[in-house]
Amino acid sequence: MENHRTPLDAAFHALSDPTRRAVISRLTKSPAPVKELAEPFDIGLPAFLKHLRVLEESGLITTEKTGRTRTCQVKIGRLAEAESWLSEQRALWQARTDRLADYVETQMSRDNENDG
Amino acid sequence: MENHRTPLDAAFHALSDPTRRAVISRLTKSPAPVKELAEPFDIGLPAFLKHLRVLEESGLITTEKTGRTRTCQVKIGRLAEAESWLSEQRALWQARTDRLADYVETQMSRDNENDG
DNA sequence: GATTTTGTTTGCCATATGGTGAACCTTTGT
DNA sequence: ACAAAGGTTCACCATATGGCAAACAAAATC
Repeated sequence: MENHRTPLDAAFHALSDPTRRAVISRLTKSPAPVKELAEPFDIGLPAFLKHLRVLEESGLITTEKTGRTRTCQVKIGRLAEAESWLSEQRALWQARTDRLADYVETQMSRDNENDG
Repeated sequence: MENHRTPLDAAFHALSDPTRRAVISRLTKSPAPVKELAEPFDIGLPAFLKHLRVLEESGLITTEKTGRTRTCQVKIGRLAEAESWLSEQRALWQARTDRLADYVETQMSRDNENDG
């Protein structure tokens, strides 16, 4: 498997697959065993387990085996980190956009003064 | 290249690479030409252009060529979509966690009544 | 104790990813 | 006209990804 350098790399990579996003979506509602999670998807268990491992290694879920069933649940921290990164980027973009709007407005005022 | 089914697939995939996230981070501050964007990274231009194309095809940036230089800028919509998905998931998780806390609290009240 | 259920491991495969160097094309500067 | 700057395309390579089928384990059920 790929050597994902940072947690964000791994998290975004994990989220880039629709099957894995669907699993996360399902798990936000309640923890669930592997079989139930795999049921909606038209792939074999081995392939599905790979997805689960990607999710677990990315820190987006935790799993625990009791008896013969493995129960999975969302680990919200990693999800929040990804969200934070995005919101930070949007904030930076917004700040610049606002400054730009200010500048344009200032220029328009000056134009009006020069008109008068 | 991979056939990314949905915009979210493409966006998260694009964000899973540190080079590409760094480019986004840089571009939130202001638009920039390819050469300037590529400068901090220790890879060849061809490799860097591949990253840019991934970003552009994911809808996270737009690029426009004027003369011999290509200028890139963030397209905030796609970033916001990814953020929304994450925030939605966190909200669902939170809702369940709150219900759970309520339930536990209710049970504790009942226990106290039975004690009295 | 035999059978089902629920995972797990192992090989295997086709395709995608992320990098390289070399050649090439426009546009801009001298 | 020529050279340099800024991208772009091409052929190529190693590794990762996402899937499969088959064999295997361990727990729960009959």
